[in-house]
Amino acid sequence: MVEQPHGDQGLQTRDRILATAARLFSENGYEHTPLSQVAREAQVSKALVLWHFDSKEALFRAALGRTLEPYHLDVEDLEGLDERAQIELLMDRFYEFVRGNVYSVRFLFGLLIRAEPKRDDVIGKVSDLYDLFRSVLADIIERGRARGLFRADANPRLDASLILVSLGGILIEQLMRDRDQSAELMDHLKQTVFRRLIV
Amino acid sequence: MVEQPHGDQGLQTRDRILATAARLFSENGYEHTPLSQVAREAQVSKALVLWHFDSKEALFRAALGRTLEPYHLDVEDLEGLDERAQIELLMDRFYEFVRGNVYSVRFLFGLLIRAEPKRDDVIGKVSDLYDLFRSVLADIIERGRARGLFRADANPRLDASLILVSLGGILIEQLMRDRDQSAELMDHLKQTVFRRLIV
DNA sequence: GTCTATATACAGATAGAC
DNA sequence: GTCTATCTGTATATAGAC
Repeated sequence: MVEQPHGDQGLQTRDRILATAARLFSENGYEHTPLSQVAREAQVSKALVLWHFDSKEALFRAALGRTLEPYHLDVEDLEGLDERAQIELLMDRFYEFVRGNVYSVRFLFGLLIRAEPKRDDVIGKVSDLYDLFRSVLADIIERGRARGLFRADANPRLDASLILVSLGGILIEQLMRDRDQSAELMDHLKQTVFRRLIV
Repeated sequence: MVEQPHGDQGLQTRDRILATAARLFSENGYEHTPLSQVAREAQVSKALVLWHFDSKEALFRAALGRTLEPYHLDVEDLEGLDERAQIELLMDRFYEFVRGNVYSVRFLFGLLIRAEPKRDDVIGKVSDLYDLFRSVLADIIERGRARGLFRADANPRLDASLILVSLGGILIEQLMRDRDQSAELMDHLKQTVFRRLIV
C-alpha cells in the first residue's frame, strides 16, 4: 500500500478511522463490520475510508496491527524471583492480560479458529508469541531443575506446554461460559503445577 | 416452521439439501455459505431450498441439529473398569471425537467464540454436554477417593474441571497450529493427572 | 415439488465535484 | 482530503409457470 503525504488534518482523520475500525473488527469481526459502519462511527464517508485505505482488506490489516500492539511478553521484571515465583508471575500476567483484552482476544481467536480471510497474517504473530511464552516457561523450569528446586524428572518442554494449554483452556472456558470459575481454576492449576514440579 | 406434507421424492431431496447444508456450514461457516452454493452442491435450485426451509436461518437451525447429532457422551461401557481406567477412557474418547469431527468442532467453536447469529441455540446444548462430562469425571474421582484408590485430598469438582480445560486447551492447540504435538501432550496430561490423583 | 425469472437490499468500490 | 452520487456484484427471498 502506498502512503500518500498527509497534512495534520488527514492524519487525525486517518487515525480516527483506524481506531474505529480496530474497535469494530475486534467487537464484531471482519464479516460483521461493513465499511458503512466504520465510516458512520468515525464520522466520515465511506469514500474517505477507501481513500485512506485502498480496500476493506487493507483497512483490516492496518487495524490488525493496531490491535496486536499490546500483545508482547515482558520478561525483564522476572529477575530476582525464584523459579516458582517467576512461573506464577507469568501465569498471572497471562490471565490478567486475557481478562483485560477480552474483545481483541476473542477476535483473534475467531480469526485463528475459523477460516476467516487473511488469518495467515495474524497466525504467525500469535504463534511466535505462543512459542516465546512456552520457551520462556521451559527455560525457567530447566533452571529450577538445575538448581534443585524442581524435581529431577520435570520435563521442561512438556511441562511448559501443558501449563500453556491449561491456561488456554481456562481462557476459552472464560470466554465461552457465563458462570466464571476461572479464578478458582487458576488457583487449582497453580497448585497442581507446583505439586508436580516442586521437590 | 411449518412442515408441509411431502412425498418420497420430496423427503429425499429435502434430506440431500440438509446434508449438504450441514456439511457446508461446518466447513465454511454460516457467513461463507451462500444459499446458491448449497443449492448448487445439492443439485437443486435456490428457490427449492427456500421452499423446504423458509429462510437461510431456518436452514441453519435444521442443519445444526444434524451437526450436533453425534455429540453425546456414552458412559455405559465404563462399568467394570477401575476409576483410573475410566478417566483414561473418557479422555481418550474426547480426544478421538475431536480428531474425528474437526470440521464441526471448529464450526461450533467458531459459533461459540464469535458473535455469530443464533449462537444461543447451540450454546445450551454444548454447555450441557460439557457439564455432563465434568460431572461424570467428578463422580469417578469421588468414587476413586472413597475407594482409597485416589488421594484423600483430591478435589473432585476442581480436578475434573482442570482435566476438562486441559483437554480443551490441547484441542484448540491442535485446531490452530500446524505442528501437532497433541498426542505427546495427551500422554503428559494423563501422567500429570494420575500423579496428582493416585495414592 | 421444482423450476426460471425477478424483486429488493446492501455490500465494496469508483467518479468526479469541491 | 472530503464529499455526494453512482456503479457493480451478489446476497436472500418472492412470484408464478409447470
